[in-house]
Amino acid sequence: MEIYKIPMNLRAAYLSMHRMTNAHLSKHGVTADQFVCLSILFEKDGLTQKELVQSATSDPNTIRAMLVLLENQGFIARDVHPEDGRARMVKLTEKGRQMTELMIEDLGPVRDMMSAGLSEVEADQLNRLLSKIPKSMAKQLFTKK
Amino acid sequence: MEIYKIPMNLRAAYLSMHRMTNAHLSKHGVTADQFVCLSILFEKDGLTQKELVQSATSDPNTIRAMLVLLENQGFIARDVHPEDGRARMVKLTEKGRQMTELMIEDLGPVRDMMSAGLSEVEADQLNRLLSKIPKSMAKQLFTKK
DNA sequence: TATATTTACTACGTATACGTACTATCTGGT
DNA sequence: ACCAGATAGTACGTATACGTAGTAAATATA
Repeated sequence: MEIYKIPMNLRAAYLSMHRMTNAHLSKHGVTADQFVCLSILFEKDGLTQKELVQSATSDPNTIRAMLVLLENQGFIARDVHPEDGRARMVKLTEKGRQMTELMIEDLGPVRDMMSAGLSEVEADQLNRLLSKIPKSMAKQLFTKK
Repeated sequence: MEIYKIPMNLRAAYLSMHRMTNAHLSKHGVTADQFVCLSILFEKDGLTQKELVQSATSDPNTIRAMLVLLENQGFIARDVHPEDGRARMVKLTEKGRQMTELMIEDLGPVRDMMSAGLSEVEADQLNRLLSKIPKSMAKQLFTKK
């Protein structure tokens, strides 16, 4: 059954992408995961940490740790949310925005590698199939409790 | 361009699978990644750490850390390789083999979730597309140095 | 066969992933 | 207005991922 090979192939694909991305970003002093946060904020700036958690498919502790590091580097700022005292509003600094733009450009070769050997149709197919997996997992979470 | 959504979809799929697998395995006292090692050894017992690194798409440090924990739990044994004094031969203990068999059975629901909504043809397709990614990454590693 | 290089693993440090527990704030029902 | 429950974020601990550097054993080469 080929179905049972999905987990290991998914693992291999993710880890190799992650390694390659880290290697390409190291010269900018950020990690692949930090870049995920930055690029989300680049698309839509001014998010709460909770919103970042959802966008990045992560969890509150992990996001916080990354944001603290990004804040120390001066890439983002975390201010108290104007309407909700519990929440933090995360925004790119000017430096953060410029650096993110540079990194996005710099990652062009990695994006090309990712899609090397994939036709447009295959890329769509891959995205469609991949996006089913988190949905199936989420569904199960509800039915379990 | 849908091509540029692949990284985030890959990330979301991998992380959600990983979380779900960890949740299902926690009652056995092992992690999803430790299970990866165990299941590789279940298929082919008596591997060196280097071989495990390759099979698990990991690195020597990570594999070692996991093996130390698995050894402490009595699931595996690491003996010096009979022909290569530098290498370690990793083998499942009887307990490890039995536990792995139990875990494989116990993960049935997670495997079913992974393939929920995927036809046999789609699963093959997904495997085929996923397996291209590590190859593209490896190719680039060679041309870079 | 002496030495240089490669190789398998280990040691250590930083960043992530995430569970559990806790604090501060907000919200809904009374 | 009050208070119980929900929610956003923090604190802390363990396990992974992986870079860099080191050790010991194997291999290549002079």
